[in-house]
Amino acid sequence: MSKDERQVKKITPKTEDFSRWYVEIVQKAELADYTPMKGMMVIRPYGYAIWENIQRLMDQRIKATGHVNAYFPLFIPESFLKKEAEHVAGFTPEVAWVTMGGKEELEERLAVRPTSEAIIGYLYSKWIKSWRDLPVLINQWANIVRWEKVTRPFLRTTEFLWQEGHTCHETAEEAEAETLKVLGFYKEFCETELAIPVLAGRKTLREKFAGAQMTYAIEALMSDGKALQMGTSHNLGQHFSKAFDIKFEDRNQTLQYVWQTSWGTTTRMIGALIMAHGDDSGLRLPPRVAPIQAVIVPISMGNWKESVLPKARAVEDNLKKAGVRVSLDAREEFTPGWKFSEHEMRGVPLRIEIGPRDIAAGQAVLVRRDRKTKETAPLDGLTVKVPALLDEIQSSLFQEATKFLADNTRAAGTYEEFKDILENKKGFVTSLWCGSESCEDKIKNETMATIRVIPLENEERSGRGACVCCGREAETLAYFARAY
RNA sequence: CGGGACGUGGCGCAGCCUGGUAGCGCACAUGCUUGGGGUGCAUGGGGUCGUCGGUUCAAAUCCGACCGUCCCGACCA
Repeated sequence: MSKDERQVKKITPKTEDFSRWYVEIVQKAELADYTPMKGMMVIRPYGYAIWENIQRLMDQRIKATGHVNAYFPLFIPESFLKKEAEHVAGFTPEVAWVTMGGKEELEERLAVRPTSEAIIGYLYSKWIKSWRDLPVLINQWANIVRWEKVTRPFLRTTEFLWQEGHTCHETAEEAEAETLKVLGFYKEFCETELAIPVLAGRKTLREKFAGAQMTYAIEALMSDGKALQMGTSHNLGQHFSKAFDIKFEDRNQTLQYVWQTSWGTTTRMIGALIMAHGDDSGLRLPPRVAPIQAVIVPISMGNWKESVLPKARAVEDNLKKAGVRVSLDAREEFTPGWKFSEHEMRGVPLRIEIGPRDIAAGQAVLVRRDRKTKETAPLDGLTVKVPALLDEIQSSLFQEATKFLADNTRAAGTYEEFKDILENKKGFVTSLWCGSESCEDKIKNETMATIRVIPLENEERSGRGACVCCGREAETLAYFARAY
């Protein structure tokens, strides 16, 4: 077997079978593993370290916008879930129930939270009395259970981790502003930290959250041409405050129901990182969320333990002091070539090779994971060079993904064009839409595509043409795609 | 829940058609060797063949039921 064949054998090429490629990366990069329960995965230390970085960076944004963290119960009494009619109808098909406590049958069964609006609504009704109590800006980091029929690691699992914000406001305008503010930092987060460009917009009524007045979302394009929802922000209006009796005395001494929002992002973002940036050698992690930003691989030759290793340790120490998440791979049981492949699979953004020849020349070989390009750099300049290179990799990944999104977003004026793009080119299709659910359904049935978002910034194009489906006067421009 | 495929050491598979008590590659362990793109050699450990039942002197192999997984559809962050 040639070396090339051996390399290829390691992973199914993305173009050959995208979902197999995806699952193989998840397992070979040790992000997650399957467990004995269908749809339940274990997030392994390396995958969890990515999540911790995401959490930290997202939490900063949540707090910077005035929110505080709290923790609410895992269980929700059935009667609570039932208070908001649309909410219970939307979530009942996927709720897991607790009916026994030890040997005792419970008087009222408890839902394992599929989302926490109901339990939090109850508590807000206890806590909020006056306009002086508003706004309430609370977030929680928690696990959620939804009994999904089809599951895939990170993208859709029975249990998953997320953050869910739940806020209460005095006025409808304030709630709407909050909803959009969160959508804004979600977008900024994805683009800055994950290097994934997203479309921000509102969902159609058909696609909105069960119980919301209006749902907004950010949508990204995966490299197989399918869209993935990366986060949602809901304006709940007074739906839940009326159901849970969350009232306050306003500035005019009259009783009012609060205006609420809720919003969330999940471990699904790890799946997005894989599908947006990965290649046939494995993951390509953006430096800002990579658990290991740079790995030092000493080239083990001759008396390398005496000649190379001490120098490599010194480089490691200096980079650590410079704030780089660096790791020295001094394992003796693997050859350098083996380590190169492994760290590529795990998506480590930068590899630093130091061998006898480099020591002699006072340099190191730097290899970028994103482009696999090599360059040499003086050893004593690494504390400046490495952080700069990491920044460059971060922005280069973002530019690459941005170009991909632009190249794969196409306008369709006729339904024939529309179907042709979805069938043969994939990606997003922008078209005018009349606003009717019948066209939305027809398109979904015939092309498997749904309206991912109605863009906020392009709404002024409304009404300037005919609906791509029925030909009637259009109401708005919409982004369509097949989605995960 | 409908259509299809598949369950054999940790992983990927062969063996099944034509029953005779399990094999290969990778991984793992030990030793030597090698080391700038998955080094090579030797030795070794590990499987009641998804479960239950039936046929048979004898079942991984034939028959039945059940369970589970994966892919394709409807539901979903």
